[in-house]
Amino acid sequence: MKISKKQKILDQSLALFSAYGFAHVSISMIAKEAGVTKSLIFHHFENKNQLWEKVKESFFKQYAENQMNLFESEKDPIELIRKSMRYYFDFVKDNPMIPRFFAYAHLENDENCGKLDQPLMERGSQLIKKAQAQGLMRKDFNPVVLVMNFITVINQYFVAKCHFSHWDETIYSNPNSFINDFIENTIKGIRP
Amino acid sequence: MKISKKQKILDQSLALFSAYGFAHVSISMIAKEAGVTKSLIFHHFENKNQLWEKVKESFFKQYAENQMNLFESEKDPIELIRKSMRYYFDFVKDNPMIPRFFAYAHLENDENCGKLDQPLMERGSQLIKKAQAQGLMRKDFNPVVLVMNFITVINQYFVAKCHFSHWDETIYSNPNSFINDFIENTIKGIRP
DNA sequence: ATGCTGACTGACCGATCGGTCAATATTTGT
DNA sequence: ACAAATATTGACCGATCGGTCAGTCAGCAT
Repeated sequence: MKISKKQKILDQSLALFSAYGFAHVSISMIAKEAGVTKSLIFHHFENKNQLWEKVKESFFKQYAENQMNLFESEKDPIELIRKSMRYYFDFVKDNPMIPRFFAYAHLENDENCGKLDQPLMERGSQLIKKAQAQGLMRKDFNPVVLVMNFITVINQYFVAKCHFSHWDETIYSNPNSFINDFIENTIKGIRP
Repeated sequence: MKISKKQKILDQSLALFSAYGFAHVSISMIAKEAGVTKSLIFHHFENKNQLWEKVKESFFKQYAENQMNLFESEKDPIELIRKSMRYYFDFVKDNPMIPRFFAYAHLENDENCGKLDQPLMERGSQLIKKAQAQGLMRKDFNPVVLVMNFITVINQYFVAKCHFSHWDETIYSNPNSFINDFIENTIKGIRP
């Protein structure tokens, strides 16, 4: 099974974009790394912006699919939140380029990056609201705050290692302890 | 008292870099905004990279001066945490370039940014540990996780507006409601 | 007044940027 | 077997990039 050149372009684009950001990465750079000509990139993708969007789409699809499945497979809402946080942590741990990609997207004011996971957010928010109505969680907080909280913390845990490791090295030498503390604090915070 | 052209270059560089990022900002753009010629920028600074470093340097120096009194005097530790989070939120709200600069520094794996606020962290951690010992907070979590949590969320609230506003516009149209929800979730999460 | 220095300028440079296009190689459907 | 479609290439474009350079000019010490 060999990888198509189009896929190679996508792969290298992700690697380079998440390493240096959109503006710092040139098409020729991607071409060189992917072992193709610059022209081929413009054959497969309309322009640099569209390439960026396609890269985003392609890696996000695999996460969204699994997360959606998780939503439907777990009945207990509290356990669902717990599992979602852990799943996202593991996903990012295995794909550390992704939070970097998003971080660059935010700094470069990418307006589209929120649209991508909005459906996912919508569903998550729905489930939390239901749990709130059932009295399983406190009713007096916006569900978006909860989701935004854990996405943000997990992303930054990986992106800002150079910062937080100065605060306490153990949160990186023992990542399980970190994510456990975070998850339990969060869960306890939303209990009635 | 008039501002020197060199200072104008630094000021405009700071504004432009934090708005658009290093790569998106050209020297000509800075020159135009600062009302000087491109050549003058190269007269005062070796090259674009050195300009960036100098901007960062002066910015972080200012930050370090202002963040020292972030932990106010307050007897009740729970109330202290509450106040500190709100204070940091307001601080960043008034200085939205701060989280952006840190975000850039993180992506560049700048080792210095962790040392900057390490004293701050140290003090916060100490206060939390005391509260834990007094039985006012649960003992089974690492204080650093708590501080890292709220610093991260507040920073990203401002940096990733383009992302999260797609999830729910109200967290930006009503920032108080957002930070209240977050603070209460956090406080409830650490209670015994 | 002369000479020196640092601030400042405009013209200019090679390199690289994103992107186009015509031509060629390769795969695919019939 | 052949034509249509798709993949791939290299030569090329105007614009802009970071950066250089020779030189002007004002202020200041001697």
